[in-house]
Amino acid sequence: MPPKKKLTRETIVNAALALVKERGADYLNARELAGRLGTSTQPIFSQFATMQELKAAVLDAAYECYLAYQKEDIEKGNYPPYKASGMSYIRFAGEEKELFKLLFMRSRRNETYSPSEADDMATMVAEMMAIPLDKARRFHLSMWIFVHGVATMLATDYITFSEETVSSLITDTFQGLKRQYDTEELT
Amino acid sequence: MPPKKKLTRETIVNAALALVKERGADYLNARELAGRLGTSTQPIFSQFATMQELKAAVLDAAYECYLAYQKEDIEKGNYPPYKASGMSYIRFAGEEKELFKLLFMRSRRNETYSPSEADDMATMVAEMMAIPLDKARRFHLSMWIFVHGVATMLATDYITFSEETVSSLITDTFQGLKRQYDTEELT
DNA sequence: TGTGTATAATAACAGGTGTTATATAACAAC
DNA sequence: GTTGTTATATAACACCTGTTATTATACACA
Repeated sequence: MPPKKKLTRETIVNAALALVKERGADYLNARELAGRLGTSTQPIFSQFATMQELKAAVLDAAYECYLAYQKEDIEKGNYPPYKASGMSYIRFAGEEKELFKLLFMRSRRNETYSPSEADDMATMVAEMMAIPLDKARRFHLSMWIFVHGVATMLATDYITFSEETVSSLITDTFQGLKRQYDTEELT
Repeated sequence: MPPKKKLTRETIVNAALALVKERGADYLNARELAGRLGTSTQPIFSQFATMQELKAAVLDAAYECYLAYQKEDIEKGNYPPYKASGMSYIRFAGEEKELFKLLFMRSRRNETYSPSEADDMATMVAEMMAIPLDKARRFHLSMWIFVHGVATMLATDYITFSEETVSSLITDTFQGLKRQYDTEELT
């Protein structure tokens, strides 16, 4: 009875994600997206009640993209798992600047922060370095801050690093903090 | 002959800066600003040819605000100068989140980066720690990244730190990196 | 006390948004 | 084929921008 649907939710979200990747989240709007899809804006609003709903779906898709980076880099095994996680975060920031800004440089006021993930990492660190969990937490927090610092600089073109530079910066910081927390009693 | 000007450039920029502080740069527009000034939008456009010109003036004012933070914290002498500079950057990020985002979390593509300031700091570090300038550069880069990481997290409400926590995080990282670069030959 | 002029207030224009009303057309069932 | 349903295209609405014409007005000077 009806003509077949031109667009699925997935098609729309994919096009929206591509748009955000190329031009940034600020440029995502109904007409721009419709033009890219070669349709009017109607199909978009038949799949999503509001643009806000679509943007939420795009945010999820962006996060999936980030998880794919994590998966790939950890499986690749170029670095030990803990370092690979940080290197992957940084690679994502450099290669998908707009998605990184959307996911990790947004204001998070009134957003619930779940420390469980960071705590898993801290546990991993405690075992890896054979140090107590409270030290591991502080160590991981510092490393996380450092990695986030590099990533945000890359995402905003504040500065450019080669992968080798990043790798050695992280290694130096890792080793330095390790020394610091290993000998903490002495200071 | 004419009625006296209601608004000077300074008055307008101050109101615009206050608006940006409270609501963020995205909310700065002619009508909102005029409402805050208790006038129509005309006086704004008699002082500034375009909103873009006004926004440039607001950016300068925001930077002045940042410099005032630096000046105050360095003169206060609560920390040694090098650390004070980083602590001040972080305090600014926490207390003036919107201005920090505007100044230091913007995309900088095609903006000339002047490494002179960072190099001055590296020289300071080289003298302070009595290490060669190339090591001092790497050390300072790492510290800068770390400080920037903390600051961006605070500005986006990614996480909250007390000043004491920040201070000890920075000290630990400073000491750790110091150890690292002092004994670099051995690794 | 008038008067001219710079200034501001009002209102309008030209885009650009999200969203929706209306009209058109495709397609499956008869 | 005809028909009914429904997705799409078209066009419009309402709102928000920057910006500008037009009108009104305050005030130093004559």
